[in-house]
Amino acid sequence: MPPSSPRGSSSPLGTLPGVPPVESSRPRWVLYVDLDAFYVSCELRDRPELRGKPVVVGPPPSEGPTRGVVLSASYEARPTGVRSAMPVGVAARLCPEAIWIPPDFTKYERASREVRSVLRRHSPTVLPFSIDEAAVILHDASMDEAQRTAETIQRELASELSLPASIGVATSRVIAKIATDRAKPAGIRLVAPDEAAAFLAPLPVRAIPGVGPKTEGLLRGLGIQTIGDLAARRPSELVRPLGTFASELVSLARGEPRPDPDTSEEPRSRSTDHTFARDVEQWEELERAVRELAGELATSLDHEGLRFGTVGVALRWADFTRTQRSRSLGAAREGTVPLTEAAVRLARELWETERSSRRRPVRTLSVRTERLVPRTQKQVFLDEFR
DNA sequence: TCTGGGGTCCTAGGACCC
DNA sequence: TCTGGGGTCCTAGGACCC
Repeated sequence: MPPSSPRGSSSPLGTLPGVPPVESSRPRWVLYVDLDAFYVSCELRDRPELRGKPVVVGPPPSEGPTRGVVLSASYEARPTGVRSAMPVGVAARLCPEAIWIPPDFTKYERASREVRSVLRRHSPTVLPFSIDEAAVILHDASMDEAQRTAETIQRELASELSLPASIGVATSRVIAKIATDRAKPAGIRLVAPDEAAAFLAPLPVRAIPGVGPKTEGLLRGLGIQTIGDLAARRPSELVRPLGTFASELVSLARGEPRPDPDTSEEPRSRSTDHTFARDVEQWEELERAVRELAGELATSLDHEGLRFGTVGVALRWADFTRTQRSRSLGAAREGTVPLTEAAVRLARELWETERSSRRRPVRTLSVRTERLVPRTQKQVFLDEFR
């Protein structure tokens, strides 16, 4: 596919939900809170004797060969080059003295809830974006009030929860997020509205959320390296390579980001993956794994009270390429049986097509559900109209 | 050095309907 | 007899984020 539009149109530059337009000269402020080295910080609460040491959360390399990656590295480990998402073997070589801690997501989820409850003291509008990021919206506040609130939040998170955080403060979500990245670790960076363009100009385009390696490469090909370069262009010049993302980018670069889009409260999809310790060459082994994953996913959807309208299966092959197949079930279904039956059928189809083209064994299996609807929501069947 | 697991959003072509 | 344009749904693939 030609990379005509590597990133879509709305991405992170959009409107905040639940925020009424305010007829006030005092702007709405966004405090973008990002917890520093979050998983590591959670572990250090339980093991304070490790503070100041190179700590890495991830599957310990001492427990044998693993296909895992680093989930979080302490700031003491980072000078060696260790980063999130880096293969464990690489990290172990870069930082042999690292202290490895296996991840405990239950612990991190609990800490994340504690953080959100602190944030809610300061505004009724707290928007969680991930386990370690959330935006606090201050309606009708002065710049000084926004700055002071950020300082208070940072102090409370540190003293009550022992969790260091960086906070970016701006009148739009995307600028607040970019400011947060510049504030790390443990800093606060406020960007006044009339300062936004000057703050952004020297930064690389990659600092913009939604601009990854592909888009960065495209822009470099056009002679655009910094956000300031971007601001000097006409959106029409960029529409062909970037699609509708172009005008969003240029508005942001000029310090006038578009209003933030509504973010939906309901989950759009649920999935579960498994990377095999050794690539799978037998259908029977793959089928067992499909049944197991589908069963786990059905159980977790059941706990969430969700039904599914589409089932999908994806296979990652030994060469790291990926193929996927999905199918609509018509009406939403629930339970292990329909999910497992559909998933096994799709997996078999993928397996067969790839076998006939003599493809490689399977590295990773994913089972996913889409078009989710709450169980309480009544399903409307076509039959009811006849 | 060899790449996890969980998500979101967008594009594009084809089917199908009006 | 030959032709239109718009809309929605489905499916596959891709970029990106934490």
